Amino acid sequence: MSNHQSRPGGRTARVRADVLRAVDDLTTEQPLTQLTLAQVAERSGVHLGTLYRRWGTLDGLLLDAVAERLTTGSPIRDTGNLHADLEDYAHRVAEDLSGPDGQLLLRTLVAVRLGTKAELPPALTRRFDEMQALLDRARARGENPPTLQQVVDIVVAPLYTALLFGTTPANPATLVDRLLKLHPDQ
Amino acid sequence: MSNHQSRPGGRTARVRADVLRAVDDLTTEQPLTQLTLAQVAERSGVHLGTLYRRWGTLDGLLLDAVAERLTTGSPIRDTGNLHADLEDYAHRVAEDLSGPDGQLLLRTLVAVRLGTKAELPPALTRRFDEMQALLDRARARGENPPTLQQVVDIVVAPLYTALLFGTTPANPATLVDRLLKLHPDQ
DNA sequence: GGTTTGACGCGAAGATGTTCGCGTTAGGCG
DNA sequence: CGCCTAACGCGAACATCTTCGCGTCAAACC
Repeated sequence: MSNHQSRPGGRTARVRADVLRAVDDLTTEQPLTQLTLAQVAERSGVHLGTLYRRWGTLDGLLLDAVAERLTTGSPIRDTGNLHADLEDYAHRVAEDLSGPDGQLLLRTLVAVRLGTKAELPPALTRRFDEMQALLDRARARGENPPTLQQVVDIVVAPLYTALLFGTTPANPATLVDRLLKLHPDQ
Repeated sequence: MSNHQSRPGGRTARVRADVLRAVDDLTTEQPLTQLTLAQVAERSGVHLGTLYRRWGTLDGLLLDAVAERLTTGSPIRDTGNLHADLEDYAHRVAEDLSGPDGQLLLRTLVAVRLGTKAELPPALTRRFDEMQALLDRARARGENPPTLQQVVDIVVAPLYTALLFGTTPANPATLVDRLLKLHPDQ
């Protein structure tokens, strides 16, 4: 007996790629609020029914698109210099949030948190895991790094709320300095 | 010639009150995602067409509901002790975000930021203004208070991201201590 | 290659969401 | 009190969103 439970290759993968590319194109051409599944269907050449079957809702599809983009983006650096790595990370987050991906991420995050599913997008937990690993390695080197929650609260959170409130975000370097000033090595 | 441009009293006010009460009830009974204008119409006894006429969209109605709730809430204290006032404020924000109001606020904020309107809910800007006045008075007393952006970044932002990521928020007192430690009086 | 079957295309049906015109009610004002 | 008209009730028309069944195609395994 063969295990014929899923079939991720070939045409399925091609359809997914077409759809995600259509989402990418459409989100750069127009405001996110007027994006519909019907538009994605027409642009991608994939039938509307297929979109409902595979992704269920527009938010589900957008979540997949964001996860894909952020995952394919370059991972967190680990150069051995905690200060430099944190600045690099903060810069990356600030960049991600300032672009169209920021709006996308915010929208899907809220949709997920307010919906039935309580889970974060895989791409986000992956980033947090990478950051945790970075901090662990710093500790292994004998440094006294901050906790993950401190990094999130002091460096990441202000970047998100700037997007939420429409204010200009603080400089990433300033945020990292603030974090390390609160939590000096040794 | 009379000025017959608006008519805010009497029945109009009653309808608005009925509708907002229905929103309050429904948001505590079920997840926010499955709330519809049709539900609000049925519960409040106000015709569906009226809801579309006055509020346009569900998000518009929710925005009004949030503004009403946050405005009727007690204002920021100003006891003359900056530390105590900040803690009181932080506590209040944490409370607001933890309940059903938090989801409501988050959803409307995202809707506003992603929609055509670029303006924040008046209730929020009002809170920020009150906080700014608090800081100004502290400065007038001869203290050296942090800036509004620092208060938002260090105290408010982590409370919002905790809701966004589904993590347990940091203690409000801890956040205020962190702010004042970074920015000692004199 | 041949067989199995998961995923897709297709279009129609069903469910929801949104707008509109018209008659009625009641607030504001003289 | 009586006029004017903004705001509402009403329901039908319109638009959009979502689901469903069926036939076809091609990926996965032999």
